[in-house]
Amino acid sequence: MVDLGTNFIYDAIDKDLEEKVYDKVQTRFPPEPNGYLHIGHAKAISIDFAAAEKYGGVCNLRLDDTNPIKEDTEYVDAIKEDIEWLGFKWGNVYYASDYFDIMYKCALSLIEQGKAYVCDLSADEIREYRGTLTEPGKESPYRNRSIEENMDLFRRMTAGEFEEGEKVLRAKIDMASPNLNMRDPVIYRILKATHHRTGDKWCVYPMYDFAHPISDTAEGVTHSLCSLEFENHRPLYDWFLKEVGLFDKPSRQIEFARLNLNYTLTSKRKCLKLVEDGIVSGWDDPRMSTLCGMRRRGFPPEAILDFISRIGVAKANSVVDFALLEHCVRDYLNLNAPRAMAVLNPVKVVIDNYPEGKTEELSVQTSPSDKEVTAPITFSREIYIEREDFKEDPEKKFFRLAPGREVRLRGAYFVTCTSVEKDENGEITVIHCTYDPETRGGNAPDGRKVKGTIHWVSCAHCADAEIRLYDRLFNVENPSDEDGAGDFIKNLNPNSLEVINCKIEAALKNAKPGDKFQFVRNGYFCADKDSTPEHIVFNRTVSLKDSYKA
RNA sequence: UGGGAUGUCGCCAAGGGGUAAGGCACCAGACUUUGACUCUGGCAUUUCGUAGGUUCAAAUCCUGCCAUCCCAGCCA
Repeated sequence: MVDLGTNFIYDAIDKDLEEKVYDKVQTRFPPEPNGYLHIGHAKAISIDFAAAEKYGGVCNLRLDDTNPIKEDTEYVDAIKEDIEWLGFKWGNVYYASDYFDIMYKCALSLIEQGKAYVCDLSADEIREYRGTLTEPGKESPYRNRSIEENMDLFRRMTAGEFEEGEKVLRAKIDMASPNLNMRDPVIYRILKATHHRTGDKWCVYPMYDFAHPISDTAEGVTHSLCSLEFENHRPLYDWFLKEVGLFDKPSRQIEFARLNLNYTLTSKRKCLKLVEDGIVSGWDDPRMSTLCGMRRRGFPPEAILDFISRIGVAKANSVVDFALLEHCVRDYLNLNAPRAMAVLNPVKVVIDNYPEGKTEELSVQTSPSDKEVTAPITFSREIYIEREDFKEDPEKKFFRLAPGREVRLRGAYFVTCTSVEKDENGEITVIHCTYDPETRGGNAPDGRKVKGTIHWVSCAHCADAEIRLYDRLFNVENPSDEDGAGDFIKNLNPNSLEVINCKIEAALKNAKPGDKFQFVRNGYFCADKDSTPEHIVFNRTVSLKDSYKA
């Protein structure tokens, strides 16, 4: 699956196992079903699943649905699809809402112990009473209600007797704690919303900080892995599990640094704006950092997992170079994508000494690894080559086609340029060549060599295709960095999508959405979901590296 | 004049007293029916944020300082 090498999380788990704190390892991936998964989630997913697998335990999928006004089942299906696409298999699918009864019991337990109280302060008042980073907070005037009164009020909250915002249940901890999370945090609020799973059964819903440790421990999670921003919440996480008094094997939270990628955005709010403003075609636009976007772009899940395994797991905030992800994509596709020929920017070549009307079937290597695997392709007198593969006035290091120069047409013949035709603007319209019939297949019996090999398609036998050339969505490494009044939209790369009409070899007409190829000398391409036999569409997943310098 | 965390090559990241792994990127060369891939070599020794200290020996231990990130939702 994914090998995350050695890391501080495994060190901690090893220690827990050695000290018999736990006798197994169980994890969970706990997304809130309120949006699509992105590349950052791929790291969290990998860490959660890999830890379970490494120690022979299970990792469950738990939808963290404690806020009914933000969540929807629509997202649950998308989340499942993306996790499965990555290749992970969860043990069970759970919902935080499965534990609402247990959580409620836990809340009652806290009240009974005098460790939770119903507070009538408004949201604004609670904020004022909380104090600041440097000043302690003030205790709520409702903090010392009797257990009986709290019990009664909380039951009445649950029964729907109060309106949203009127009352909350708070943990009684320490209003002077330097950790703001410990200043009597809200653990239940009134929300008169229909929950996508529990319907109208509840009108009070637990907050994340209360729900998470209880969900984890209730389902047997040993190591609750999450990102660094929850470090400050760990004391609260531990406090609940201890004070609720219902669990003898509390889960342990361990935090790691989340993934940041340069030139990409993962913020839900900002991505939503890209979608809503039509800047991208949707959540699965191939330029998006969502897993569905990357899938559509043609990034193989194996490449994403390879990437995750290479970036490591640590606690230092970092920004990984997008070039590493691209490397992993090329690395995988180089080994797995069949080769094909497509001419993105065609210019016509006429082979004057090739008989008019003649065609022949040539065999061209298509397998990335096995030279014996070939596919037929039709050759004829008129072909297309890339405009960039011809230079009328070439520099010495240019070893493609030029007047008087001989090159190999991949899998076909050696051709030599004899002349060019131009239009009134000086633009080359036709390149005239002669071919050497002795070089069929691409080798000269006299042993002479050519420096360049270029790709081609036959004019009469190729197909037209729409090709979408994608580039990074943003021009700056940190697109969300809003210096001053600017906003992230100004960082958009205006050329992140270029749509061109190309000539592709006939065999490519059969490509199904999702099929991946290397278009020789161009890059890796993936048939888009918009592609039909009548209108073929390919996405450029990533270009090939190019070290040619003029 | 709060608390929590983190600082090792351009970007990630190992290493936790014995004299700086690896990957990406980059540079040079070989090979090549893809200027790709592959291969070879280069790429932290007045160096591990910084200043001191302990030690025969410090990226690793101690002290101070600096920088960055997180926290004042009835979001997760």
